Amino acid sequence: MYPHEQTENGKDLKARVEAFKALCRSRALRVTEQRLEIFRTLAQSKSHPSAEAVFAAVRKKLPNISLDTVYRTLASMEEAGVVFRVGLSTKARFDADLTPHYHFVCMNCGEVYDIFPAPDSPALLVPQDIKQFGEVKNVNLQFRGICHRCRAAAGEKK
Amino acid sequence: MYPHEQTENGKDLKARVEAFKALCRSRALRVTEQRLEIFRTLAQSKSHPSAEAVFAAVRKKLPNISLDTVYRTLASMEEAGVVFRVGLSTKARFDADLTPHYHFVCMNCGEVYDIFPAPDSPALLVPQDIKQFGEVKNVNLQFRGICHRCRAAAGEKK
DNA sequence: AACCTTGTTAAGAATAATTCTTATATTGGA
DNA sequence: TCCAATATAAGAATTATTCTTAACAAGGTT
Repeated sequence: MYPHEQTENGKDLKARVEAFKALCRSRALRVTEQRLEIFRTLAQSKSHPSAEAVFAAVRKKLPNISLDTVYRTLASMEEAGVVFRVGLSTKARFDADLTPHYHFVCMNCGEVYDIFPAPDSPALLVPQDIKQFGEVKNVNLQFRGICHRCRAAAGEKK
Repeated sequence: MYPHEQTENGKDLKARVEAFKALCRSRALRVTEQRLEIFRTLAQSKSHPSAEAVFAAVRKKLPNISLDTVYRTLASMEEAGVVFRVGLSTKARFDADLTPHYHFVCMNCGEVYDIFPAPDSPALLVPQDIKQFGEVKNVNLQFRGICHRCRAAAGEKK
C-alpha cells in the first residue's frame, strides 16, 4: 500500500477545501481564513512553492498575513498529512558511503538510519523517464516517520 | 546501473584517501590538509554528520580550520561525487498533490519536476525492513542532477 | 446573542544554517 | 625558487526558520 493514498486530488477545489475543513475539525484545528487560503493556494499550485512563495501568493488575498503564520500552517498541514514537504527540513547531513542505500529519517529528532537494500532490489534504479528532465547525478530515497526512541519518549510524557 | 557505484568503500582508509587525492588532482582541486582531514573524518563516520559535526571533529586535528572551509569543501566533494548529501540543501518546498510520485530536483537552480510512476511501479512502496527503525509517515524519492535548461545555460557561457 | 476559553495570529526580534568578503597563505606548475 | 592561481581563516552578512508577546477570533457554553 502506498504511504499517502490518492483520495483528495481528484476532486475539485471546493470539495478539497471542504475535506480540509473536516480534517481540521477532526483534529481540533480551528478553521481560520489564513489556513483556508494557504490550503487553497497550495492545492492549486503545481510548482512546489516554498513558504516564501506561498506567503507572496496568500498575501494577495490576505494582505496582513505574516510569514510566520505560513510556516506554522505548513508545518501543521504536513503533520496532518495534507501536504508533503519536498526534501528535508533540518540541516544538511553528509554520507561518504556511496554504496547504494537509503535512509529512514526521524521527523522528530532528525536521526538518520541506513537501510541497505537487497542486491537485486529495484529501489534505487534510475527510471528511464527521468531523462526528459535532465542528467541524474544521484538518488535520494528517504522514508520519514517517527523512530522508536521518539515514540517511546512521547508515550512516557503522558 | 546504479547512479553511484560502490568502488571505494570496500577499501581501507589509506587507500580511500589515496583515491581521493587522485580524484582531486584529476579535477585540478588542490590537495590541502583541510580537504584530506575532512575526507578522512567523513570516510570514517557512520553517523551522517552535519557540517557543524564535521567541523567539530576536524578541529581536533586542525584547530584553526573555519566552518566556512568545511561547508565549501563538503560542497565541492558533493560536486565531485565523493560524498552524498542527505536531503535537500535548499529551502523547504511543499506539494499538496499526495498522489504517489517522485521528483527530479535540479542541483543548480533548485527547480522541482514531478514524475508519476506507472501504476504498477514498486518505486514508492515501503519496504518491510524499515519497520525496525520506526513508523513511516511518508516517502521522499528524489533524483538529483542538472536540468536541461541549466545544462544549456552552462554551455552557452563557454 | 453575548460570553468565555483557548487556540491562533501579526509583528518583529531572535536564532540557526549557510554563504560572502577580504586579506593572507599555500599548492603545484614554470 | 618563484609565480600565478586557488584555498584559507576570520568574521560579517545573508537567508531560512522559529520564538516571544500581546492582541484577536473560533467555536462551544450560557
